[in-house]
Amino acid sequence: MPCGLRAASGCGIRNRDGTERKRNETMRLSQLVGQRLKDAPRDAQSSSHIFIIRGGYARPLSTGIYSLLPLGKRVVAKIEKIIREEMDAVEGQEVLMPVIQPQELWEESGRAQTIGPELLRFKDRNGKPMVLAMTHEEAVCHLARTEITSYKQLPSMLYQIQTKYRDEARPRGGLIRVREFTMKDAYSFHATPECLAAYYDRVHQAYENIFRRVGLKDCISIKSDTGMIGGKLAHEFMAVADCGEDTLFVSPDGRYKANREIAESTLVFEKNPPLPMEEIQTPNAQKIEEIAAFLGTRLQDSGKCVCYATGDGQLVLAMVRGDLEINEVKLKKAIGRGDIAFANDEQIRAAGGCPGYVSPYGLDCKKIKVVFDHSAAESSNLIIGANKENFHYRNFNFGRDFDPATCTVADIRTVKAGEPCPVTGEPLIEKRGIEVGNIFQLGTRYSEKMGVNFLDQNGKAKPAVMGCYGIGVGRTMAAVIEQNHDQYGPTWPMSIAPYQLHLVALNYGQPEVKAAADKLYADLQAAGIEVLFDDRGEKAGFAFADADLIGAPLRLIISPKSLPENKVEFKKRDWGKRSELLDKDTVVAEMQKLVQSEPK
RNA sequence: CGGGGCGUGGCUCAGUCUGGUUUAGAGCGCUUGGUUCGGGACCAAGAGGUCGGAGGUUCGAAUCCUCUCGCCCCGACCA
Repeated sequence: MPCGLRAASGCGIRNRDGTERKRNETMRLSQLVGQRLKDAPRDAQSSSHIFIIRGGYARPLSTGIYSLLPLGKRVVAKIEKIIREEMDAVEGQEVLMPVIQPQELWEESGRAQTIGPELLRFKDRNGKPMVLAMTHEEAVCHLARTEITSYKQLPSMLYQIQTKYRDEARPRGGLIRVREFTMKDAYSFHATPECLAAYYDRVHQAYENIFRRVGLKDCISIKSDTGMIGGKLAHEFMAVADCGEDTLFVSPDGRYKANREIAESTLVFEKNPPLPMEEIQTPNAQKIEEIAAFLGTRLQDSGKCVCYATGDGQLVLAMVRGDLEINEVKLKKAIGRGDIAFANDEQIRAAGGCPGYVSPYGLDCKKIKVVFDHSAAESSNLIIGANKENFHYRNFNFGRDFDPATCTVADIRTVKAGEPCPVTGEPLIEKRGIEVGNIFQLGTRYSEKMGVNFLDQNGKAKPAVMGCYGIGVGRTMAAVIEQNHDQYGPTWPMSIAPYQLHLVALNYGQPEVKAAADKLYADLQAAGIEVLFDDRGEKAGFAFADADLIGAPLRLIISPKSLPENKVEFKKRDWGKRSELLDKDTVVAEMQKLVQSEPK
């Protein structure tokens, strides 16, 4: 057997039969690095995770850190190409910024302080504090403040496809949530918010193009919470998939769509004439369920109170109707603070509350900030804690029993599937989504702090108005598999398939087959088709199972069965076991047509 | 950071409870030879493991004890 690797002789890596390996656009399966696996690792749960491992697309190196094998790298490269085309179409200019950055840069923006251990920090040999970038706002501002100084240069947009590192508390789901990942991130600079808003819409359209072109069948953009990072408007692009980490609510007609964090509904609360308030004994009944069981009432007859504390010890009591859940994102927004956590028992007692029997009734509003959800404020005759062990009150009525002037009333609850949509009134549908991209109108938050100023027509310095736009590349690959697979493997769209065509030679050992298959392989290559050629001569079942796991959209099978009739078997990946016979002399032209007719 | 689970060849796992026929096994994959050949074939012969690591108990530890590291799942967190 010839040795494939020859040092310094000028010979390239050779195929098993001694022939020279051609360019990477075609490949003999016998030489492809990255085995297909019959069994998935035990820890792989989602379809994308299973097929990425079984198909030989990627391998784990550590928790949430993966190597891409040749097949995976090819898919990612195609996704990146599509992203580049669409970013270039909105006048983006590609750059490359460092992953390793001095921490002092992050102190300028203030994020060195506000971001926790998710930002990986370390020191270089001189003891200088450094960080691994989890995003590049600081770096792009560093560039822009010296390179973009005049209104004549605005608007402009810079983008890159670069590694990010986030020391995630819990990576999960294969490539869905990882610590090291490739992200396309883009940053635009504008003279005015109006200019940003108009450009933002163009990027939104570019994103829709990207996700359609990579083959996501069900990808929706939803308004999202801008978080404590601020900004006016933000959208998340969600690939709908059961394994998604985010919960979405959409109306049946799709006109309303929102992340659970901000979704609203027009649920109407039951209002009855107020009854006199009375104290009742409720031994050992703390949870809403226990109270309802003990008193024989419904969950919604109670009020649910949860105490939080901010980072500096300010206490917050949030109250919703007993059958509903508090939404912490909404609560944070309502109180204007992001640093809240459940209060401990001492903190609750210090504010006059009794753990397990907390309610706003009788508390000193100077010691604790009270936030009522509309559901609690608009319901009547609720059962609430008495701030006394083993006692509750019956018939609490907001307004009569609590002064609205001393508290905040806001939407701080999480909506549930089936509640009426705020736009259409129809029952909301709950879906799961993978966040494959997001876009933000940042405004001047970073440019002010980092001194990204330009001179306007009057020679006056002004902070640039910024937008930022991200896409998770590896996550997008995983999301495409989630939406395009069967029980045997991925069913790649032509646009990002690792190879366009999978050529199988059965009984490759037979000279006639070998000759015909080699010629067909060469002809397909010459026609510019990306071919993966299974030249291993394995049994049919074995070869087909591998082909399914790799998932190329087109498949040709050349074998002693059809060769004498001058035919080649053809099937599309999603045809199941069906196939048809094509004339060998015209098959290359037909394949070329199919490759070109598919959306790129 | 809480709760749960798991670490035995590249992958899936048995053996652990009840320490000793185990010189540590099976299937898949890998190598060699042969027979096969249309949906993961068969026979034969091989290569590959300090049973995650350290310490301890014991005549004897994959198995019991202590500590530690790693990995997975649920939750918290997530510009």
